[in-house]
Order: sequence, then C-alpha cells, then structure tokens
Amino acid sequence: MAKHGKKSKSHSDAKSLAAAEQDAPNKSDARAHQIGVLDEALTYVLRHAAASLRGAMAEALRPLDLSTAQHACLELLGRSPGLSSSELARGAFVSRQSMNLVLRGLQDRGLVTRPEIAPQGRALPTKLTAEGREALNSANVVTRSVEKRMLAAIPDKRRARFRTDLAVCAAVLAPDD
Amino acid sequence: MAKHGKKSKSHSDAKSLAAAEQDAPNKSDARAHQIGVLDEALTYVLRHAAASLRGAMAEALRPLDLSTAQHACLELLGRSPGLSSSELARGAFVSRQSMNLVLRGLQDRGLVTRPEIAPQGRALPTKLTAEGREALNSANVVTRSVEKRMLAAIPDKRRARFRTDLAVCAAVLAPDD
DNA sequence: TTTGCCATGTCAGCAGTCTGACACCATGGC
DNA sequence: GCCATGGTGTCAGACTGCTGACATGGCAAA
Repeated sequence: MAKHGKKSKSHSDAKSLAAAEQDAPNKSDARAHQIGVLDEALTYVLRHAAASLRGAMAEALRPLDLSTAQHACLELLGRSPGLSSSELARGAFVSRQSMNLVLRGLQDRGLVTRPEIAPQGRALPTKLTAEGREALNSANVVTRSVEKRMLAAIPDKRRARFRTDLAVCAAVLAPDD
Repeated sequence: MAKHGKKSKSHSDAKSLAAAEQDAPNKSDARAHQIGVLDEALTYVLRHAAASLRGAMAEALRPLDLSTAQHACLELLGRSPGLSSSELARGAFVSRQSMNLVLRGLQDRGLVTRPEIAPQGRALPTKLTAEGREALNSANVVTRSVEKRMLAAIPDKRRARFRTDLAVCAAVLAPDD
C-alpha cells in the first residue's frame, strides 16, 4: 500500500515510539504514573496490527479489484452459501447498509447472485457464482501469503494460544456482551 | 456502539461462524483442503478484535466528542509534545492528509496549538493546550476502562507475550519492511 | 554552488462507511 | 383475529479517510 511514504530516518515515527515503550518498561518516566505503560501499549499495538493487516490485505487484493470488505464477503459466502446481507454484514463487521453496497458491486460484476424475490421473509439468500468462486480462489492465493507472513512471525507453539487470546479480546470488546 | 443490532437468536452470525472454526479443528470439512483452518481464523479473529476495539473506543469517547483518531492524536502529543502533523499521522496509522483534518478540528476547539510559521523547515510542531491536556485526561479515564476489559480477559502471565506477538505481527505486516 | 532527492503541508476529488429513517415480513403473545 | 416485537432491505445524508497532485523547504552528493 505504501500509504505512509518511506520514513527512512525519521527521528520519531511509530516504530521508535513503540520501541521506547518496550525498552524502558521499568523506568519511572513521567507518564508511568498516569497510565500503565504495558496496558496502553496493548491497545496501541492492537491498532497498529490491525492497520497493518488492513493495509497488507488491501495491497494484496488491489490487483484483483477487490476491497477487503468484498473479499470478506466472498470468503463468508464460500464457507456458508445462502447467507443474507445482514448476516454477511455481521460476519464482516460492517453495517448492513455497507454490506448492501458491497453486495451490489459484487452482483454487478457477476460474482454473486441474489434472488429477486425473497423465498422466506425479507432475507435474500446470496450465493457465489462460478466466477465468484474463481475470484475467491484467486483472492485466497494472495491473502494466503499475508497470513503466512503473520504466521511465520509467531513461534509455532504459541499460535493457538495467541489466536485464543485474540478471540477473547474480541469477545469482551464486543458491542453487546 | 451497538451498530449491529441485537442478534438475539440469529442462526448464523459472526460468533457461530467463529465457534464452528473452533469446535471442529480436526474434522476434514470441505474447506480444510483450501486453507489452513487456524491460519484463516487468525486474520479473521484479528479483524474481529480490531473492529470490536474500534467500536468500544468510539463508544467510550462519544460522550467527550472525540473520535478515535483525535484521541490517538492527543495521546501522542501527551507523550511527545512538538510532533509534526506527518509524525502524528504515522503514529496514529492514518495518512497525513487525514491527520491534518483531525489536527484542524482539535485546533478549532482550542485543544492544540500550532505556530503559523514553521520554525524549521516546513514542519509545524504541535503542542497540547491546557484544555487539550485536560481533554486527554478525561479521555484516558474512559479508554482506560476499555483497556481494563481487555487486560482482564487475558491471564496475567500471557500478557507480555501476547503483546509481543501482536507487535511482531504488526511489524511483519508493515507497509514496507 | 547547484542539482536531485526527500519530507512536509495543503488542495481537490473520490470511495467507503456510518447513522438515521422508513417500509416490509415473520413470529410471538394477547 | 390483532398487535407488539424483532429481523431485514433500502434510501438519503453526512462524515471520515485515502489517493493524486502540487508547491515549498532542508539536505546531501556531484
């Protein structure tokens, strides 16, 4: 993506700020009395990881003309065909209005199909077309490399634990719990 | 935030999808041949955690009329007074154009100050005003509770490890490494 | 010194997302 | 049967963030 430029030798960028946190966890610096250093760093680092992931995914998907939301949508449909727009919205963590636009874009490109009339209630079950499944496979190839980069950075032993902790974080921060 | 409604008894929401992943990690389901189940789940769970964090922070900051970007900006300025707009942008993981708008908003509200003319080069060093520091303290009170929720969910022993792994993830996914 | 390069600030345009609002359908209890 | 509740789809408006582009100010190498 390279949205932030090169930052070759800048003297106070994100990395150096985070490094300062890590290098001096015990120093009684001026801000330690205000916020637990490690505590604050956790939300900061999580934001950082999320932003980096988003950027990496967007960059990887750019050649395929797919946004991250569109990919997430295809991914969900590949796993669970027939999901409605609202269900897809919850699965991709966006509002159902946004998912509606995403879905419309995918529909215009012939990657998904939705019935004109609802077979039950108002929900319109969405399914991948052959082209949609093909696009999903192509997307998986590139996103897989992003995942691999992440996985390679974490020792094998800790992966399951790491994933579990992350899931627990997501759970306790969920909008309504 | 409650942007997703209540989803009381929906039969296929985000939680159940994630649960299906977790419950049957060894089953030779149809998708296992395509993507490592755990691998995919990691990016998915990270997105989930990020979205939840963003939502929780936004909800907590709403009463103070502060966006997450504005809070991040104040936070960075509290730690490192005199940062320029571009440096703040990198620290908050947004483009410098976006940070410029954020900064202008904070400036109009009298929370930060920037000199009219650059004392060195083009960078305009930004500093918190007394009101800005006050707003930062108020914001820290509410965001602290969000952090606490997250911290409480992770066993004490694993926190440092968890944070480190997350930082490593962010590092390997960085736009240019 | 001069030239090329990098970083910064800023303007304009665009895409994506959210909130608010409304209408429709199903299911429940009364 | 009737109505209250909740889920769903959709429209309109607004906001935020990003990309592209340009001009300006240091810095280092030629």
